Amino acid sequence: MDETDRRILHELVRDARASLEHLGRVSGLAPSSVKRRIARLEDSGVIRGYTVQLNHRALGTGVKALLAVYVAPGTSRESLIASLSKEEEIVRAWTTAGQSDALALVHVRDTDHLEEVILRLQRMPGFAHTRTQILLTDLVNRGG
Amino acid sequence: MDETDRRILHELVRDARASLEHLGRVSGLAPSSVKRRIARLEDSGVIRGYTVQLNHRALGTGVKALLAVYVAPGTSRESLIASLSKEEEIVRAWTTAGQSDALALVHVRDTDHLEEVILRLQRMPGFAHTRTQILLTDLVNRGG
DNA sequence: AATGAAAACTAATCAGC
DNA sequence: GCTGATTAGTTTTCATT
Repeated sequence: MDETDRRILHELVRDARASLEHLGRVSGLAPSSVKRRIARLEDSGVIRGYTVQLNHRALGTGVKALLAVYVAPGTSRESLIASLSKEEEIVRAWTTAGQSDALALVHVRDTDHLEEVILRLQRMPGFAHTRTQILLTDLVNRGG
Repeated sequence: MDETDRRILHELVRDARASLEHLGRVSGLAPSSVKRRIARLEDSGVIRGYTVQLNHRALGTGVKALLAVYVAPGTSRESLIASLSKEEEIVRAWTTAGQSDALALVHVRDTDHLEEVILRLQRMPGFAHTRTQILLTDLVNRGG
């Protein structure tokens, strides 16, 4: 991991479909050298994958919320993962240290849809309660 | 936006570098037809871009936290955006309706680095205080 | 709106530096 | 570890359906 790798990664964050030639111009390498570095970054796990950034509003799921999840004592991480992964509205989730046990970022169509997701979670075994925070404007979005 | 578009998008979420030929096999179209649909999805704003998914632990910024930000009355969204965008540790931020005024997802090296970011935020004009929640395990990650 | 064929471009491989 | 040449594969365009 040197400055050249970082330049390649920075450019791939901006555009994951950039050609090796373009990445070569940006990083000062020949395309074949860029390819080898990318292969190394993929093999070492620094690059986890390539994805498309969607406009959820245009897709009809423009309402975002962060659900703080409180679980019953003794609930395993495995059952948490299993429960949360099942909900396709949950696009991101973490266990946490702090005010709640887990956080789940959800994308829904509207508040009715949000309520439906919350009720589904609350019915799951091991879930004590949830606290909802609606996300309004996107201020910063750097992949994260 | 029909079922074919959704299949193409689903595949691009999984792998933004999938070839038109592969996307054609998945969606049942010829590569040139896939190309046209993708162009339409890009032009209409459904596809915002293509990015690489990084392993932040491998990059040395393996500590994640969610900062609940409370601002002083009268602080504009513009100054919030300006302040938060400046911090490269902030990878995602939203204004919110609920317990806090904004949420910021940060990626830092360690807890010292986290404290540094928090102190930097608290020194900014218009920031009242922050509440920190450390994110432990990634349970779900579907782009979001 | 989709197709297949042609042309242009890009990726992948590898011998040599 | 990088490069340039070669080959294989992919994207792009467009006339046709």
